[in-house]
Amino acid sequence: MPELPEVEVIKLSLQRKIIGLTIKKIQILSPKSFIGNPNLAQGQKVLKIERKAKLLLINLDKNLLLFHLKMTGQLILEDGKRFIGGHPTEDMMGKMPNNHTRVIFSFSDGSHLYFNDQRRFGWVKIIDNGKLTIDNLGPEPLEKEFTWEILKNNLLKHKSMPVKVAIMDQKVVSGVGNIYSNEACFNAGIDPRTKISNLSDLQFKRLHLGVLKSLKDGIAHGGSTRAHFRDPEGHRGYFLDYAYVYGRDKHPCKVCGTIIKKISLGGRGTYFCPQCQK
DNA sequence: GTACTTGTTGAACG
DNA sequence: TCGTTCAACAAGTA
Repeated sequence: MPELPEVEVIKLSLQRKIIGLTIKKIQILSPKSFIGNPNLAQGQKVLKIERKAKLLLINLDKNLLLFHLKMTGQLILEDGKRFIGGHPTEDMMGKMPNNHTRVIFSFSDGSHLYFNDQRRFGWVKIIDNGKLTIDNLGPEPLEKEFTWEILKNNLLKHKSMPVKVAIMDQKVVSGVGNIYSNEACFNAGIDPRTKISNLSDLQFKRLHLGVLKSLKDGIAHGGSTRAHFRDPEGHRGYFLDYAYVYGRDKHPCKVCGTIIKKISLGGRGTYFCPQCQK
């Protein structure tokens, strides 16, 4: 599923492709997937594309289009020959729209942007410019505002929580979900069950670097995944190929060979290496 | 039929 | 009010 790195990769692709184009028409195939009045966007130009946490923002003249891909959302741009998207599956190679297409954006130059979402968890929203209020998001991990001291400070609001759960709080650091919080704990060499109050400064520093490494790895691999999305073999394993622990229970640790364990923390699957993470 | 998966929201707890 | 846990959400897989 798309997490922060995938959304970042999609943002970079779209920036190269649709800035300056005018929206001709928005077709809604699944009413639940679109919030607001799609007619508002008609005739407006794409000015700017941003990402906040896992949200993708497309700035128009007067309005703002917000996308959340959740688990299975894809954004696919078809400009005659190429597709650009996220969460690659075989059906991306077929014709658009397909039976998972929820919303179609048509541009003035004849290209189309397809919002596909197999499980319909994701959504598109249209709001007035300047009406976006994000008051429940912590620092962007890829900006320089994200320091280990800030991370420590924010985590200390959850003294009794296991570190793996606390780091998924969007107010602590925005955009880190289950996969990357598992990977970040591994990178930091910290047992995901460790309570925040028991972490040393050294561990906070390692955690900070661990979060960054997991996200940067993700962006690097998200990019390479995208380049290979035409390979039908690639669609299922694209996260697990590079993950150290996520989804690898009962498999040997890539570093020390110890069998990866899976437990449940905060109601989510939690994976760790009992040897590397103390 | 059951258990489990995703991020976010909101309810309900002490 | 705050920290925390948990159910709900849609729809699929094993």
